[in-house]
Amino acid sequence: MSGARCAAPEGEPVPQRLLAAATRLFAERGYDRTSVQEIVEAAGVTKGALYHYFGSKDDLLHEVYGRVLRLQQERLDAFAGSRAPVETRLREAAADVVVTTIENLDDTTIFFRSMHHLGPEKLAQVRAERRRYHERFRALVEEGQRSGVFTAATPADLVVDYHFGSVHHLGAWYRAEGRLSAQQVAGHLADLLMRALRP
Amino acid sequence: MSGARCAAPEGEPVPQRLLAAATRLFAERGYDRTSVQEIVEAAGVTKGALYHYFGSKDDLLHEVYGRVLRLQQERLDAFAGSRAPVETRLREAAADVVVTTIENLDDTTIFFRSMHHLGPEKLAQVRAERRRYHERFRALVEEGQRSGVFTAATPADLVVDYHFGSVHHLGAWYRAEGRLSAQQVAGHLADLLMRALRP
Amino acid sequence: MSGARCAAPEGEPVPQRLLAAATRLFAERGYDRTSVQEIVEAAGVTKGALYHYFGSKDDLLHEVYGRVLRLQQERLDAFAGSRAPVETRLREAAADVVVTTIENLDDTTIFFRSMHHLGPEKLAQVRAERRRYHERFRALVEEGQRSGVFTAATPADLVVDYHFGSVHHLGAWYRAEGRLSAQQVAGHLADLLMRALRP
Amino acid sequence: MSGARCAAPEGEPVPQRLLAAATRLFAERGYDRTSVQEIVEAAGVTKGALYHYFGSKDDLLHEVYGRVLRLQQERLDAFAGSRAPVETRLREAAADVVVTTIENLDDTTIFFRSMHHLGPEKLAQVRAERRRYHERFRALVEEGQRSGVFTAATPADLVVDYHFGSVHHLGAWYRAEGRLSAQQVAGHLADLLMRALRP
DNA sequence: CATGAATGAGTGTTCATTCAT
DNA sequence: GATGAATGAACACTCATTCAT
Repeated sequence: MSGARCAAPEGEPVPQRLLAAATRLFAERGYDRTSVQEIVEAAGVTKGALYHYFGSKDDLLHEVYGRVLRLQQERLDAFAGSRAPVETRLREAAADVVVTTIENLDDTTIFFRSMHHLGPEKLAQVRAERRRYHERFRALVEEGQRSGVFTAATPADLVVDYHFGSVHHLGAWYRAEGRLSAQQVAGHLADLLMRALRP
Repeated sequence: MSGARCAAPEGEPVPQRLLAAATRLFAERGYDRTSVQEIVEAAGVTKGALYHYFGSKDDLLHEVYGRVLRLQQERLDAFAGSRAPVETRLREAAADVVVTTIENLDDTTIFFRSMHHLGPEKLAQVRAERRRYHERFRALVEEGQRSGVFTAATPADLVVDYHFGSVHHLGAWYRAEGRLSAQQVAGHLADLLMRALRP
Repeated sequence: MSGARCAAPEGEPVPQRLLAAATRLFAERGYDRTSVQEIVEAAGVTKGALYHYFGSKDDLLHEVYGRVLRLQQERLDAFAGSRAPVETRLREAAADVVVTTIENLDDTTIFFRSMHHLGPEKLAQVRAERRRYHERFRALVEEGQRSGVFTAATPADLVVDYHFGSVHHLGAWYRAEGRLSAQQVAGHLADLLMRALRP
Repeated sequence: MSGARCAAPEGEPVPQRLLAAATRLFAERGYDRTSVQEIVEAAGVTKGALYHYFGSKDDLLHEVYGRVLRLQQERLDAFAGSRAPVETRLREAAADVVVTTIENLDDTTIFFRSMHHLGPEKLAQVRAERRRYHERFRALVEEGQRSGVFTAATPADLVVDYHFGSVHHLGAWYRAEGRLSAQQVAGHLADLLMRALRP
C-alpha cells in the first residue's frame, strides 16, 4: 500500500507534490482540461489535502507563476547588475532568459497559455510583476541606445517585445530531444537580438 | 423585437453572426471560458441554430482558423512571388504579416492561444497548413542566405521562429488605441528582422 | 444525382420508403436511438415530407404495429375458421404465428421492445387489438379443452401466454443464417405446445 | 425538510436509494424515458451524488442486471445440484425461475426490455453470464433426454428458449393483485414444460 | 407538396468546492 | 491535519417539431 507506487514520491512534502503534479498536468493538457481530481490522484493525496494547502485551483496556477517570475527576476537582476559593458549584460540576460525558459518549459508554457484563467486580482499582481521584469530589461536596451552602442531606430519597448515574443514562442516548437541544445538556441536568439541592435 | 438591440445586426446571415460573436468572445475570455450559451445570446439566435450550421463548438474555432490561415497564405504568396530582390520580398512579407495580424487581432489571438482545444484531426490539419506557411517564409530566408545578402550565422528556421514569435505576441501588448499604428509597428519589426539578417 | 444511390429505391412511394427505413432503423438500434433525421436520410427525403405523411415520430411506430397486427389477425382468422379438427386448427395457427413472426422479425422485435413509447391512446388501441388476437387464440384452446382433446389442467390464458412468450422471444435468439429454418422452428414450437396440451 | 416526503426513506444508504429509485422508474417507463433528474429526485439526492457512486446512467442498469443474474444463478445451482431424479430437478428449477422472476418483476422486466441500452463491453459481460445460465438449464434437459425420461423430439435449446420465453413474458401480463399467486403460475408453467417433455 | 432553417426544452455528465467527521 | 460524500450550477450537445417560403 505504501512505498513508491505513484509518480510523486511520498518523501517530499505534500504541497510540493501537489504543485509538481499540477504543473505537469497543466502543461500536458491545459488548465481547464485538468481536474482537481486528477491532480490529487497524481500527487497521491485527497481533495481535502489540496484545499488545506491551497485556497482554490487557480491558486495552484498562481504558485506556478510565482515560481517562474521569481526565478527570472532574480537571474535578470544578477546579469543586469554586473559591471560588464551594456552589450555584454544585455546579451547575457537575453541568452539566459532563453535557457531558463527552456529548462522550465512546463512552467513557462502554462504561463503564457493559461494566464487568463486567473481571477482579476491575481492577474493584476502577475501582470505587475511581469511589467517590472520587462522594464528592467528595457532599461538595458535604453542604456545602450543612449550610449550609442545600440541603434535607436526602434523604440526600446518594441525591441523588448520582439525578443520576449520569441521567448514565449519557445514552448510551441522547442523539443528537448531536438537538434539544438538550450544553450545553442539561446546563443542564436541572443545573436539575432544583438545584430538587430547594431547601429 | 426588431432594432439594434443586440451586438450582431439582424441583417447579416446567421452563420456569419455566430462566427463574429464567437470570435469576439473567444478573444476576450478564451475558448473554454466562453459557453455556447453566451455565443448564441451574443449572436441573437438559439442553440439549435448554432448546431444547425456548425457541428460542434470547436468547429467554430476551426472556422476562425481557416479564415486567418487562408488570408495569410494568400498574402504571403503574393509577396513571395513578386520579382523584387529577395531582401525586398522578405521585408514586405515580414511587415505584411504584422499588419494583417493586427488587423485581425481577435482571430490571431485565438489562434495562438486556443489551438490545443481542437480535436486531433482538425489540429493536424491546421498544423499542416501552418507548417506550409512557415516553410514558404523560411524559403525566402534561405534564398537570401545562399545569395549572401543575409547572414547564414543563424539557421533559417530559428530566424523564422524568432520573427513569428514576435508576431504571435502582438495580441499580448498591441492596442489599437495606442501610440503606434499597425504600419508603424510592422515597419519596426521588419527593420529588426532585416538588421538581424545583415551579414 | 438521381438513380439508385440510396437504400430506398426512388420508385416506391414516399410513405412506404419512410416506413421501411423506420422499421429497419428501429429494429437495429431501438426507437429512441433512432432520430427523425436518420430516418429521412435513409429514406432519401426531407423532414418536411415525413411530417406531411405522418403526424409524429410515434405515428411511424404505430404504423409498424398496425401492419403486423393486421397480418397476424388475418392469418389467425384463416386458420381458426377452417373446418379441420380443433387440434389441427390450433397446431397450424401456433406454427403459423411463428413463421410470420420470423418472416417479419424486424417488425415484431420492435413491437415487443418499443410498445411503451406509444402515447396513451395509441397504446390503448394497440393493446385492444392485441387482446382480441389473444382471445381468438384462447378460444381455440378452450374449445379443445371442452371437447376433451386438450387437458384442462392449465387455464387456457396461461397456455396462450406460454406460447406467445416464446414467440415474442424469437427476436432474442433466432438468426436467419442459423441451423433451423423458420418452418422447422415453427414445427418444433407447435409440437411442444400440442404435447403440453395432451390430456 | 425531514419526514417521509419522498419515496426513498432517508434511513437507507444513498447508493441503495438510487438503485431502488432507478429500478422502479426503469420498470415503469423504460430506461430511456427515465431521466437522471427523475431518478435523483425520486431518491431524494442530487445528480452529483449519483455520479459519485455510479459512473454513468447505464451503470445503474448494469447493477440491476448483476443483482438478478446473481440471484438466478445461485438458485439454479441449488436446484440443479440436488440428488433428486432429473425430472424433479428440472421441474423445481423451472418453477423457481418463475417465482423469483415474479418476486423481482421490476428487475426482470427491465432486464429483458432494456438490455440493448448497455454499452458494448457491459453487454458482452451480461450476455456471457446469461449464456452460462441457459447452458446450465439446457444440461438438465439433455440429461433427461439421454436417460429417456424426456422426449428427444425437440432439440434441448429450443425447449429452453420456449420456457424462458414465457418467463420473460411474465412482466407483460402478470399482476400481483391478479387471480393467481406466483406459486400457482409457477406450478402451471412447470406443468406445461413437463408435459411437453413427456416421451 | 415539399423544404430546411430555426426553435427551445431537454439530455447525460463534469467539477470546483464545502463540511461533518 | 485530513477525509470523501455530497452539492449545485454549469456544460456541450440533441432532437422532435414548426412554419415561412
